[in-house]
Amino acid sequence: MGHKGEALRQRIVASADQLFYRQGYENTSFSDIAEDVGISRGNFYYHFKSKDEILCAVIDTRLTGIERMLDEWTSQYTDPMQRIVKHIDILTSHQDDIISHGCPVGSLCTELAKSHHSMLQDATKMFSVQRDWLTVQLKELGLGKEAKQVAMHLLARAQGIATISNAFDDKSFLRQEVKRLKQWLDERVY
Amino acid sequence: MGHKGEALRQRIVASADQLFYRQGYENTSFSDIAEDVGISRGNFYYHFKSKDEILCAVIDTRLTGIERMLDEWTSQYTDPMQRIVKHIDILTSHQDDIISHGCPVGSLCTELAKSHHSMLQDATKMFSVQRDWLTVQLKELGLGKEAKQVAMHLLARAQGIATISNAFDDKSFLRQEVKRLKQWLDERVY
DNA sequence: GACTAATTAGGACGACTGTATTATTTTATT
DNA sequence: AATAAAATAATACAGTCGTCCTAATTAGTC
Repeated sequence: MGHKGEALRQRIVASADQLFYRQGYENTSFSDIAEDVGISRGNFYYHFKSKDEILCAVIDTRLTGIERMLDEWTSQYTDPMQRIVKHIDILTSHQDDIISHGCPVGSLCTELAKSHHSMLQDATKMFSVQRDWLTVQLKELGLGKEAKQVAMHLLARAQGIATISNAFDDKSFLRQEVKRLKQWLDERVY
Repeated sequence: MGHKGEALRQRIVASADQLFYRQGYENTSFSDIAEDVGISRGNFYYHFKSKDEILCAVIDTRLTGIERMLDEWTSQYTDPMQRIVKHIDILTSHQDDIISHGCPVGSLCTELAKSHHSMLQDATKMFSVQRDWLTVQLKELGLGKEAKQVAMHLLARAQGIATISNAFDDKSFLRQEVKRLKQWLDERVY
């Protein structure tokens, strides 16, 4: 029984993840991924029987990555405010990628929504996980029933920043808006 | 000299406009457009020699549509605040389309950025026109050098609302965020 | 009505796509 | 070392894509 294939499988998912982010899902072919990994298309098909299947694997990988990131922040910081600021700082820490390719979650959801792809709901879970985590932090800060709404608001703010700074290829706008968002958070949540 | 072809040309652009919005640019083929218009692919190619060419025509059409809309509001309302509110209200007046297909400008820019398409800058002009118009209104409201930044901020807010409400298929979130945005405008610009 | 230009239709071309099947090589187990 | 399983490669297939070419039809002009 060869467990060697598992390593290659992960390499394939990692390549697909990057390519989907940089070129989009539909615009990335089996050949693109196979070439990037350095294997043949036939071998590729041994590990993933369809394109939907690898998209599913990519979404799962991204999802667990997001969850691991959030868990890390939860254990690393005790102040909910610090945690939320850390979340906002994703925009600046990934600014170059966002300028070039937008938000990996938002752009994928936008694409899947247009192609009426059945996996849109799975992709949206990448948002839901963040929303729920932010909601917990906001409730710890004293917010009540409106915590979830504010969490959604934070997601939307980040999305807008990513989309616009990507379209305009404008890094200074991204930084300026991040500052504005933190400022709003300070005023809104005391 | 037959000027009859001009009418068909506009029908083609109108169909392409809708299809690009609902399915995305790359995911819409010549056959899709031709079938929607009710003509043959050969005839189609007579009016547009390449796919880039029709994309250019669609962007131009959308651009003049946006400019006409803004001009109308400029002449229809004297209060800059009313004008800006009218702009924000695009989100609610087009809410069903936005829920289903996102923002026509933002989603196109996102797609063109991913495919590294040369026409991304032309598409971004659909944003610039709105930004400049909003800047004028904000300056009339008394804002100075920061007017342009606030205008960009408004665009980003609208983009975030469109992207998130599209991904979540959540109309109530859209309406709620529009209300929040107007509220922010009232507090920010006295 | 004849003639020319504008317009439409139809089909052919090579390239690429996702999918599928088969053959070959490598790995693991006995 | 022999054998079975896993993994990799190579290729074929039907479909679609953007593009291009050619024939047929329509419309406008003298």
